[in-house]
Amino acid sequence: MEFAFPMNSTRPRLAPRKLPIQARSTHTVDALHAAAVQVLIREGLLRCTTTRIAARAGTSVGSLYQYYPNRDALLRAVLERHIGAIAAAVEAACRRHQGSSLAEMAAAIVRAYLAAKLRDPAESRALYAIADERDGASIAARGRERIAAALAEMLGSAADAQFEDIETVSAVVAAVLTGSVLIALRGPAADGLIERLGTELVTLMTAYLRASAKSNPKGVTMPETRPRRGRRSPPPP
Amino acid sequence: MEFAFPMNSTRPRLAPRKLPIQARSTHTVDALHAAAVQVLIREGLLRCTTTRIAARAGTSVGSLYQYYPNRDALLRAVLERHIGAIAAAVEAACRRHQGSSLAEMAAAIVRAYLAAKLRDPAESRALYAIADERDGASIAARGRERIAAALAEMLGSAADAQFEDIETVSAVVAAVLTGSVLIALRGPAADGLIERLGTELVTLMTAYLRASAKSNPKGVTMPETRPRRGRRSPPPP
Amino acid sequence: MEFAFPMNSTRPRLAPRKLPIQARSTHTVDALHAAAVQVLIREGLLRCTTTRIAARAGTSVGSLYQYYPNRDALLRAVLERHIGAIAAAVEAACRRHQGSSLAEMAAAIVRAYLAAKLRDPAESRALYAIADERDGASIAARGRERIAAALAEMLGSAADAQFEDIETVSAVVAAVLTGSVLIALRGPAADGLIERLGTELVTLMTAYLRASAKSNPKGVTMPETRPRRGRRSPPPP
Amino acid sequence: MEFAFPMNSTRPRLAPRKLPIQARSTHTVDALHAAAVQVLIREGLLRCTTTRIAARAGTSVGSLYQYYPNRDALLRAVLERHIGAIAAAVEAACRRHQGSSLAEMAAAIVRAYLAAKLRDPAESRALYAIADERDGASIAARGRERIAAALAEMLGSAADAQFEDIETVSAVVAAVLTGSVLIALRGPAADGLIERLGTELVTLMTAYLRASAKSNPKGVTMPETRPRRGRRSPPPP
DNA sequence: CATGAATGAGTCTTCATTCAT
DNA sequence: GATGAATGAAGACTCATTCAT
Repeated sequence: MEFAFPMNSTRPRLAPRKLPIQARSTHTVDALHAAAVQVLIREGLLRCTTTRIAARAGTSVGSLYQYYPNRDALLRAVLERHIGAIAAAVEAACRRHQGSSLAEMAAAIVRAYLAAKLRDPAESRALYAIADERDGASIAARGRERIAAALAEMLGSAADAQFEDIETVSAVVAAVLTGSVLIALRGPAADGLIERLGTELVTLMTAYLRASAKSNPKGVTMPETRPRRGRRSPPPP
Repeated sequence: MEFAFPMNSTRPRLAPRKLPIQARSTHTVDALHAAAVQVLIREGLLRCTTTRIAARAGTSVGSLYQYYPNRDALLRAVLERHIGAIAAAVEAACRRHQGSSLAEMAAAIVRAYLAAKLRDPAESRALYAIADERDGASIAARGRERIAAALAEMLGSAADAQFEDIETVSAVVAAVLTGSVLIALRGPAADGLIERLGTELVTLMTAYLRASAKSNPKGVTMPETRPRRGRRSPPPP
Repeated sequence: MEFAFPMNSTRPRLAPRKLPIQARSTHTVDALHAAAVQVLIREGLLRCTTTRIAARAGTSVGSLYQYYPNRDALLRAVLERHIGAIAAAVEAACRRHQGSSLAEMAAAIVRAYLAAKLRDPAESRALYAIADERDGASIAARGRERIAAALAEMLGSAADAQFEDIETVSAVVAAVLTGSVLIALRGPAADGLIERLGTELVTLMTAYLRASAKSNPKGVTMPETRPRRGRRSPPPP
Repeated sequence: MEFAFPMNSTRPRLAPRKLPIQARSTHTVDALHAAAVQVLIREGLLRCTTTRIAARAGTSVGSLYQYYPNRDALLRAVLERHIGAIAAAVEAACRRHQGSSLAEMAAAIVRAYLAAKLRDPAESRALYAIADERDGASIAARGRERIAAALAEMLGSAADAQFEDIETVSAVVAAVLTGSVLIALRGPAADGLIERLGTELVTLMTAYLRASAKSNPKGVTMPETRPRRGRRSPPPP
């Protein structure tokens, strides 16, 4: 990969011929990611071998090693991409809800996180396995830190509350959200916890945030107890 | 069990012949459990091999297979014992708090669960790895079901609340408790989430239970909104 | 085993006390033999382990090693007993048919061998597996030699024939009988070769013996050319 | 196969890319076959382990498993190749002797089978061991069926005989030929049965075929009763 | 004498990684 | 750059045999 364009500098703009290679690279990488996830789902972490991944991706082991120094690097990359996407989704939601009420915020992050995590439940479920490997935990932790940071900033802007220890509250919200969904996704699908979790977590988060809030800083009446699904309601004229 | 025949020496060659054998057996089994946990802690699930476990236990692979049909059976047994102990601790706490207030109940189960889980944090942390293996998840799920069932019974007896859907509330409490502690234990010890989690989870659970309660059944004024940071505040005069 | 009664001569008839031991010994040995055969049938040679044999025999490995120095010795003993029984049956038949006609002899030995071998077809089939082990072949060979020797003596007494090379003929008859039955027993039961083999081998052996006989020594007319399918027809008046 | 592209050098980078791979493959597979046979001969079935086979073949266990899913598959392949060759030899002989006399046919198949089986006596001897393993018997049976089928067709074309139950006769001939040679090869080389078996089996088969033939269909006088010891005797004047 | 737990060498098999083509 | 055959260390598991009880 490092020498893919040895002549690059000498022929600045003449060779779109080289682009396909670039494209192929990203294509291969994407294929490897997707393949890794599929193999992980179908075969489990132990049988998620380089050969199988390469085969499912339609390449060879050799090519896999062209892009990743070893198996764990690939798996780590897959996990990072997944967790990055989740974190980004939550960050976006947090940004969109700056200045909202606690209830709206609670609803927003629960919805955002669940939506991201349940886009492909099988994938999410399978990736938990990687998170147990040495470095997986730290990747997951990094993701949670991003979420907590975004939460902290959002909560700081709450229209109807102020917090003494916003860091702790954010970290707890992140841990509870993250952890309970993990439990629900990993557990036997039969108990249907995941479905009920959406509503319950909104209640739970709202209640927790309110309980943790210093006070109602602006004397605003709390609008609603059960924040509903739907975009933010427009500010009253 | 060892003293089933205290008069052993006077009756030289009778039934007790089998006892020393069982004593040896129990010893070996215990050693294997302990060794499995230690290897799991020190080396991780992947390097937690039969050879290493046997070596750390001071026996041979052969002996391991005398007591367990395969590696996974041993690990499962270790996990089962651990989770069984946790579940038992929570069940006991739930029994002790029949008829208490929601706030007391919340505090009780959080304390009980954390105490059990933090008795040996390294062990708890390490055992999460097993829960990812195929059958580990179901063992964990079974433990959570025991917890949820105990919670349901306790909550049904609450002095100051009634619930519409006690099953869901219990399941959610179990998932949140279980999941958030998992996250905290697994994450980098540096962030010290575990310490703060005790207090926060009490706030959170109290708030959630109140928010989920149908109504104040006996017209009792809810005593306090924020029982956090420090023990419960004295009852209002 | 050889010294079970070292004091035998000195205490001629006083100690039936020792008999139970003897009895138990033979009983255990018999049980081990039977168990070995059963395990061999049910599990195959590879899974025919000392532990399994002892278990099926209702004893312990330790006891097994009281009677046999190692696994192979037991297996060899089992094979020897089986082959000895077969050889004895054939020897008896040969003795019974001294002076008979070739046709009668042929029928007799085929019948005797098949009867012995098919008394317990599963056992016979299973024991072929042992015969492949180093020493098994020589045990089988010894059995065949006994058969060949008995045949030679019987053939030498034939009423209606004389042989130039009786050793060769006997050895060939033994090999053909032994070998074809082996093939039939080992092959897929579906083809039903075993059933037809009885009749055919009589024809075949009769024909071979006649073809190998030097001449009709006493001017006796050969009674029948095809003694097959059905019992021998009575001699024409 | 190696020379499928003799002009290889002129067309540098095309389809043949896969050929050298196959060449290597074939080489490895052949080496494994040969090694398996040698180890089987030298060490016996029990000590014929994957490691030893790979070592003798000059490769690694890994390579063995690249071509065979497990040890038994390799051994089965070896046995199949051997038995296939034998069967083919007999089939060819049968085809060559369509329309011959029974005596010629008998001589032909005995000669063909023995020649094939004795090309490498040690190999033949060793391979009998595989035939005892579960699937080995069915492979051997399949070989015998091919032989029996070829025999049936040949016998149907006999110039001097007709058969009532040609299937049975063929099956018996196959079993007797196969079985007696097995016995002779497996037995102690000392008794020299194999050498004499050639002549004897011709006598035996001829006698059996004649005895089994319905009648002399064309009124031809049976030329000779004893073609044994030495080549055929001169026709009677 | 009987028992059966302990032993550990030895089997099969898998898989990350390399490297010749 | 791509390929996939080769490698061999390492893992799970079995079993004959011993020996303390």
